[in-house]
Amino acid sequence: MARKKNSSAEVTGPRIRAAAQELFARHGYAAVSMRQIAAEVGVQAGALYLYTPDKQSLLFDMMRDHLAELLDTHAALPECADPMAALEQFTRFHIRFHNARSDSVFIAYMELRNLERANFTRIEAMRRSYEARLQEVLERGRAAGVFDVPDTKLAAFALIAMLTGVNTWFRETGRLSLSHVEDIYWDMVRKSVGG
Amino acid sequence: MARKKNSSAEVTGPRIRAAAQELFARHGYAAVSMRQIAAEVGVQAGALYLYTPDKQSLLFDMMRDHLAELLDTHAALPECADPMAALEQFTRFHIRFHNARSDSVFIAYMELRNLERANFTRIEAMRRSYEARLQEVLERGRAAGVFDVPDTKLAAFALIAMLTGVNTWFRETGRLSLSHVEDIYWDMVRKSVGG
DNA sequence: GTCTATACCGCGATAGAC
DNA sequence: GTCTATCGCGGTATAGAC
Repeated sequence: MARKKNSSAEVTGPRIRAAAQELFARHGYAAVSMRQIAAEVGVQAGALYLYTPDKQSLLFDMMRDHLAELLDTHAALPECADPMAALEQFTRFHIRFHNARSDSVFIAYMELRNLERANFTRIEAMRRSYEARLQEVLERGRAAGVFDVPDTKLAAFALIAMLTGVNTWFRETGRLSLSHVEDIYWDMVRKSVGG
Repeated sequence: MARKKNSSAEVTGPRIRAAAQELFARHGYAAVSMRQIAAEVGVQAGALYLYTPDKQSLLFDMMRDHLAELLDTHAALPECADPMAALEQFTRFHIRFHNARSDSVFIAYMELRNLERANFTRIEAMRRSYEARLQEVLERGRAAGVFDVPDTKLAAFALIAMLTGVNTWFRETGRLSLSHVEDIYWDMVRKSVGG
């Protein structure tokens, strides 16, 4: 146990990241100023530079952390020997994980253009790695004769786009619960791969 | 026949809109300056205001024109009495239309946040109107007992997200032709609605 | 660790000459 | 119809006091 801290040090950094995330999601990276972020946190603009080298790092770090958590959380799921069970697990996991982090997801998809080249390359690699995991499930199912999929790469793209789309319209207060939505989407996913 | 024009009048306006569209698609509305647009066209920044009242109108007009063309072109397609034929027609139309206008599509999805409220409302109404047309096809198919779809509204959202996703990865120079891609997606769409 | 003050730049938009 | 010049503002980022 080290000495008691005055709170500000450990608290301000996360608060800045949270404010930046919310503002980037709502207005877009390019439209948000460092002054706005500072005002949200209750500090002066200059003070932000004690916690981040620049605005670009704020964006890159939140995208990297989001994708790292996505990959880690997915990797921690129980193994499914049955391809059909694995596909259902992926479908439900994807919807739930993304719905619970709509700001991060929105930023990760919309702000790719605003990453500097080197940062973009790293983020893209993480995204492709996630897509590859779905593709592997489809590949296994096809090899086992359970799925009828002409092109597993395209099918993975198509399914991920479909599932991520839930984020654009789903609201907790709407007529359907998330688990009901999961059921409906899983029904479509299952049928679409000929299962 | 009116008097011969000096070319600049009729030509500069469209060139400005084209340059704005390309730059907005590439860098995002908020990140593009009027000076950049002017430089692309080869005029001074001040000259843009002879052709548009402001930057916001540049964005709104291109989104409105894009969606108007989408609705008009779709409405001009031949009627399909058979719901299955109608769904195939929608699928192939959507992929082809959107692939041919990737800049406009990108802007119409990514820059909604940058529309002023009144403009946003008008654009949203047009987008919903397009979604409703797919929903009607699904409704007809379900009524005829051809489709097995638990919720036609969700299915319409899911299918449009899936089809629009083609734009994020398809390249003319890739391993698959667009008509091959259409075939693969139509196969998934058809199966997903239980046809 | 946060502040004020500020450097330096580029923004959208307008005015008025030509 | 396009130009130059400019207004007023706000951008990112830094310097130096406390």
